Amino acid sequence: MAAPSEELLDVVVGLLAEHGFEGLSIRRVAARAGVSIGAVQHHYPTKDALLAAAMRRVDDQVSAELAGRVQRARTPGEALRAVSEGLVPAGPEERPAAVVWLAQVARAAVHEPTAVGYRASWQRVEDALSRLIAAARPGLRAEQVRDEAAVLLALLDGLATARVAEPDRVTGDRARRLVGRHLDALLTPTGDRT
Amino acid sequence: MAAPSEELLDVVVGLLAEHGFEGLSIRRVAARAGVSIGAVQHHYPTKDALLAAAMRRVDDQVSAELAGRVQRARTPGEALRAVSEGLVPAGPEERPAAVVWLAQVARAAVHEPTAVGYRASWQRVEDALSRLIAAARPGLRAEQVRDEAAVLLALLDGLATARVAEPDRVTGDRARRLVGRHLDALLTPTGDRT
DNA sequence: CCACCGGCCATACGCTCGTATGGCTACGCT
DNA sequence: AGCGTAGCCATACGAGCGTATGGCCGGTGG
Repeated sequence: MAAPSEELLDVVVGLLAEHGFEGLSIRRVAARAGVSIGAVQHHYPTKDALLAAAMRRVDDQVSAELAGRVQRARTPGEALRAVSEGLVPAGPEERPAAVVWLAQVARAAVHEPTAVGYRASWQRVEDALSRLIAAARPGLRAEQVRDEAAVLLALLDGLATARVAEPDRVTGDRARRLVGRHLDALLTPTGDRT
Repeated sequence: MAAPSEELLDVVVGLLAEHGFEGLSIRRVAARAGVSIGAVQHHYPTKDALLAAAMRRVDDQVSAELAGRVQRARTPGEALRAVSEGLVPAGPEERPAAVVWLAQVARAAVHEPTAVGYRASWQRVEDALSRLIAAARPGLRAEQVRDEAAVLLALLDGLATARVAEPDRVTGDRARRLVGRHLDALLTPTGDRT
């Protein structure tokens, strides 16, 4: 199953999640994967290539997870809730991806090649959210839809960041509750009841 | 005015904003400040100390800026808007602080000492927002106040991140508009007009 | 049978890093 | 006047880094 080059990427993600960028070196990746330095070089000629591949992998995994949630949902509203919960890490098992994502943003801020991929991926998420919101709230004007999508995305982003860096202030339960209430308001056209 | 040790911190912030953590070294700081390596060591014995001081400095500057905005406001609502706009970087001149803040979060995720300071500082912001919201919306229950503060903070956080990494998707104007509309809704008790 | 090549390894090169050390100058205090 | 100390500098050391190089090993096609 797991091709050797894929296993290397998992090791990169693990190291990144544990020690951040500073703790990532070819040597460490090789050591943890139980292979030689040359093997790493063979699959990824430079460190940048290795990093880019690892980030793309996390990206793909997250995208696939979200797509699956959308597909399993029966209504746009349900899909919106499922996607939102998928974007905010709740348990420890979702932390590595979130930490890597944080590292990626920080890198994107100062490293243009990273920024290009990051922007494309995030734009896709906003588009997807827009489509779901438009479907769930047919009355909304297109511009309002995009704004609501941007607000929701920023909120999820901020909550995810807080979950990673301040797990005590923003617990998994609290994050879920806050997202739920925001979506309640979003999915309920101006003034309504239960 | 500018003590030599303060100028070093400005250099650190500048380097961090330009090239991130990877681009920061004692040698580079010394070179850009026009002093010797030894001078940097004299004021900050280790790289960690230098980094911590630089982050604390950004923290203090941001805190002072926000405190000033609160003090100049005439109503809690006004203060809330002023603080919110202060937390989302609009122009290029606010970018360095925002990039450093992003770097700090990423570091906090994998470096406990950084995380401690980060959490304390962010908790203070949530508390301040809570007080302002409580003052602006006297009817709200305490728990709801805290939730609204957390939501607002996450939103601002997410928008600030987007402003740094995706300045084209989330322009300064758009960010301002989204924050304004969120605050409109927050400051208007359930169902109202104009 | 042999040439080839993908996959991997061991090692080496050159560089940059954080930090340690020791010395020099200028000023304040007694 | 003399001494201590703050401020700064030049240099050195050891470690870790990314990358380059050249060789070995096993399967496959001619």
